[in-house]
Amino acid sequence: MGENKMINKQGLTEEQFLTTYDASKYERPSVTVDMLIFTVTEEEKKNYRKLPEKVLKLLMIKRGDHPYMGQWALPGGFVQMNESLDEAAGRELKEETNIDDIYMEQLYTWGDVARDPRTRVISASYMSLVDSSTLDIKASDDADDAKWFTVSCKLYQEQKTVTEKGHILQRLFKLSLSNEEDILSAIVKTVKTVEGKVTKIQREIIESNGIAFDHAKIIEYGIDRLRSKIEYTDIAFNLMPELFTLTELQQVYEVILDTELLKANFRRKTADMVTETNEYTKDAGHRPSKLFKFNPNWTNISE
Amino acid sequence: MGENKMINKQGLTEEQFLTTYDASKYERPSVTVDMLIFTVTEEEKKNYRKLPEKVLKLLMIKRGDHPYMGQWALPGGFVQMNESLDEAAGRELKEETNIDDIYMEQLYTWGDVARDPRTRVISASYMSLVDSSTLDIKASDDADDAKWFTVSCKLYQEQKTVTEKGHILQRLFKLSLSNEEDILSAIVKTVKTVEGKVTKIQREIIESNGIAFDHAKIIEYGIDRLRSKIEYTDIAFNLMPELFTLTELQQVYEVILDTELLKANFRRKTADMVTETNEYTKDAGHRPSKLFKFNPNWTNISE
DNA sequence: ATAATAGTGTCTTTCAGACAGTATAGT
DNA sequence: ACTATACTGTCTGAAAGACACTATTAT
Repeated sequence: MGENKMINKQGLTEEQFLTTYDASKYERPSVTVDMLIFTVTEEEKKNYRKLPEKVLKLLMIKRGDHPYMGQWALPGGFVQMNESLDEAAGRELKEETNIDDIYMEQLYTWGDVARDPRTRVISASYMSLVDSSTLDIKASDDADDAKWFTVSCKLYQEQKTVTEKGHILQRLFKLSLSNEEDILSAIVKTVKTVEGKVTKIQREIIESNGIAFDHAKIIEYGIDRLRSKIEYTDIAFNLMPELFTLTELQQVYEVILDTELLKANFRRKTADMVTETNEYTKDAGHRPSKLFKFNPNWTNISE
Repeated sequence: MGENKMINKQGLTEEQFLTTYDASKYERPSVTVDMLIFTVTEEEKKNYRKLPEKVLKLLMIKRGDHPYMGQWALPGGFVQMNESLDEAAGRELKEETNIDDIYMEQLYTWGDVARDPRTRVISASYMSLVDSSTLDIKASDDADDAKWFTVSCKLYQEQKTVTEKGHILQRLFKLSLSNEEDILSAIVKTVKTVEGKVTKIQREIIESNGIAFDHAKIIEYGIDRLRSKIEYTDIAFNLMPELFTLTELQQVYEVILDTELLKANFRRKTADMVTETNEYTKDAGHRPSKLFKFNPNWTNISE
């Protein structure tokens, strides 16, 4: 910042101002980070020939105390005074999964007044993508009740209303989280209002079963971001092991986008992002396939 | 949230827990919002035939107190305990421009530990786009020193280094803000590190002349977002008056993207977003042009 | 042999980019 | 008549989508 010798209205230099500054004058909110930690795993093979299906998983933590005791929440916690937001997110990630140095992206900061019944809490959400093969199994039997849930988020109702000056687009998403023991669900409504030139998007939780706080909204937002970013970036590779087949890569795209893709077209589109190796899969009940790795010299055309 | 009759380890029900909860146990950061308020205005006509040039403007405020006294900062302020982040951003926008109901989008939340010398401050940045023809002129002669600056942000150095496991892409952007009285500038470095599968992007201020705090970084980020979103959304129309010619619309795209576009192609791409009217411009030194308005029934293919 | 997947070739349609051309008010 | 802009038509090549075809292993 450099030295500033100016004198303000109270006759103070910058140095004097800063030493007398009383930060406790105003009431302040608490700030937390909430982590969306995604991974993709394989279900059991159904028969010796078929490939295992892939599923998208999200890490959730069972709340052991009020509020929302017994419900499931996103991993996260308070931001300490001596750590940046990114550092807080990285710390939470490390605590839950024991992994450093993984893909992490800030999503959105949630600041409604009453989103936490304890006190005013503003929460910065982050999304992280983890390769399930590097995951420490301990993570899921930790002291706290952290568990992976299979996630799905499906649009099940869409309504367009034309108004005098524009239109209203309302969508209902059904969010489902499940594992062997628990089934959680929520309905999140997104409303896009176009009036004249001004467009607004709002998100609202209609129903939340077993998901704490406003976390259903955060999860829906995160899945939306994941779906759009997978189309034009290389983030999907954060979910892949070192070596993978193109079919595995395609399955990851399919499970995230929740659609089927055509093989030939998929391979054309991803061709520049991967490098082939000389290795092949073995002992599949069918033709072996070539293993690929990420091409770290790939650069997005748009950059 | 509903009633929760569970009892926690301290033997408290949810209701008891909440009434005894002491939010002041932990030290908390201050939270602010910072507003990037953009508009596009016209320069003087150079001759009776030529169309006026368009320029991108950003609203800045001269700091009247420490820290960074005398430098220019983004409009913004502390988030009150009884208002949401969006409400705080809307309030600041209204205070500075006297406009409600305008396009506003949350950008990113900045949380470095030492970004404010007074105390720990976490800041949520928002971007707003304003049609300059509706702007209250009073806004710029307000009690506080709010002024519109012409903004430009140009990439002037790019460096790619190949490493063992990937590459590093470093870019230097020259940010320039100017009006009749002041010239501000900054150099912002963005570094994209690709190592194996993991990609990280960092932003750093190399030099900042007259721009307070880390606001140069926020401005660069906002312009980047504006440039990418103008390509696939309708946000540009927030910068337009009710009626406009297609050339004016094109000029807005050109000044934001900092490139020249081909007329025929531009018209093809924007055709579905606009509706023609029966009105025409008058008294131009050349062929009059048809006036268009935004088509509020346009929906993005990707939604 | 067969089931299931691996992998390739190519047709069509769509769209972005480039460029050349015609049209028209105001001085 | 001339200038600057308004507006349109069309060629090209790249990419997205759809589909059909061949290849190869473990059982």
